Amino acid sequence: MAVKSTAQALHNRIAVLRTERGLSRAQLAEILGVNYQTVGYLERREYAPSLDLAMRISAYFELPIESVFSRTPFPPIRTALHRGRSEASA
Amino acid sequence: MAVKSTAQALHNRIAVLRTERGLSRAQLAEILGVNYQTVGYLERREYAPSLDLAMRISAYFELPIESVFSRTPFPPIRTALHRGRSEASA
DNA sequence: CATGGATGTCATACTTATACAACAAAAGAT
DNA sequence: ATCTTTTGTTGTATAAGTATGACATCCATG
Repeated sequence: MAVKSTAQALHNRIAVLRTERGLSRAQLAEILGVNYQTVGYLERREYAPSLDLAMRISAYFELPIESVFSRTPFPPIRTALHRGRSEASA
Repeated sequence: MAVKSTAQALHNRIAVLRTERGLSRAQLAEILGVNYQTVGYLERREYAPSLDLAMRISAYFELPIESVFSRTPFPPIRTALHRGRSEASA
């Protein structure tokens, strides 16, 4: 069957964190020891990772799991980079 | 097929945390919204929970995921309760 | 002892996570 | 414009997580 998700997948920051390191999905996949397609699935939120994989991912990025995965959408990085402004302008 | 785990399951502190709250598996299961057998499987480490379930569990116990689940065995609670002694005696 | 609650075990079924292959589309570099 | 890398898509296959039902065991307590 299709790999399409039925349940609402968890949100994650894998793509941003990976991009920040200048890694391709294939490179990150190799580091994590998973298939490169798996990273794609995770970033596209077609499914959530196993707890074990989630731990390897957050360990690699040196962040707590809750900073990489969340049941509720992540705020834009801007809010972490520049506090005191909520409205966007340019 | 059997539900027996092939891969080495993650360690967790669900049983202790649940016992501390004086909850039965059935009660915890209801709180978490899973089948009561599932809690048993997790405590017996017959398999690891999904990331989503792990998040619900750690949220309920008000602990970070890493404090409830670990790839390496947890030290005995004694070491958290009484620092300064590593060897057991009585 | 009998009853009940909590736990462990077994079997079956369904859903989800992961792997892998092949190909299309997008983006970058030359 | 071609070559290469990266990403998205589709399809198939296997493993792992979860639900359920049935039954056994252990322990407490009436």
